[in-house]
Amino acid sequence: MSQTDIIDLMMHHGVKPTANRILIVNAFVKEHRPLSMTEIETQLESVDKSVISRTLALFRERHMVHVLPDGGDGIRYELCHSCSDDRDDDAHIHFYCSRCGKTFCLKDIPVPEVSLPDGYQAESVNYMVTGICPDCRR
Amino acid sequence: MSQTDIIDLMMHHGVKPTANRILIVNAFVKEHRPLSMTEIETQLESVDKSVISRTLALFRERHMVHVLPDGGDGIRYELCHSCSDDRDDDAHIHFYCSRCGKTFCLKDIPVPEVSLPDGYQAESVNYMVTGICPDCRR
DNA sequence: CTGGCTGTGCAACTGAGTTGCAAAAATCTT
DNA sequence: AAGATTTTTGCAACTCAGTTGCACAGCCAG
Repeated sequence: MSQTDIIDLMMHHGVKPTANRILIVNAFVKEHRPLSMTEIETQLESVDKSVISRTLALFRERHMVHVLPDGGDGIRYELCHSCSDDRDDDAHIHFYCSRCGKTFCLKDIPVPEVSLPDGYQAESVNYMVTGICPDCRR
Repeated sequence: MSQTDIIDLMMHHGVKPTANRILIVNAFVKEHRPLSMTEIETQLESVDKSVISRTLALFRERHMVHVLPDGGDGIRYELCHSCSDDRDDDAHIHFYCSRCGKTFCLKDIPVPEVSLPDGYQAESVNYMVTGICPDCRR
């Protein structure tokens, strides 16, 4: 994903592409996996955590990222390519490595559907496998 | 689940059944759904949060409860009936209501399995549907 | 250039959860 | 049963992630 693409993406979601914001999107592009606030903070020492917090809130509001549980005890943000502007749909499964604490997208594996009992109305689904990732097994 | 059953369960996991601990297990039995630390704290005003924290850590260690993401941004504990003493396997799906913030067990719906790419080694799976629960739709 | 709006950086705050520690309760030993 | 030892409890203090208040900087428009 080029710098131009990143700026286009932001514009398309009505987000003004400031220097800090571009750095944050770049972090996602570089890692191509869901990141926690803390991970972004560590990777971008120059950016204040309040800016990161507010930026993620903005991205979320504009559906540029979506949120998922991080397998450990917090949440992570995933850059959302395929989402339409007002919905979060990008239903692949995720893998959380309990050794290194990273979360990976398994883009090729769609979330298998289930049918819910009467009365339950689904909005989104999260399928998370916890275990050991290839890197950590070596 | 009777008081005797609760005590048996604790003994079976090598947990001494003190008054506080019985209260905490009772909270799970009463709600029969996964609870967050805060929910337990609210329900049991008489029990200090440090005791709840330590008790949950103990239960977890002894595989009397297991942990799952709470759909919002924290974690919840679920009383584990069917788990063996040293493994957490109780694979049904969960439903998180984004209106009332409660998490429900859909015990009848097993988690559909997927096959992972080479190198990924699964330990546990979490399938969580977010949406509106029957009570909140009324 | 000037006035207003948006974004930024620091510091102070907040709230969930944990830890240190001494008192209380339970258990063991003789 | 009395005393010694271990476990559990309750309080307060602390920690850490994340958020908010606020003043200043940067940017665009007239």
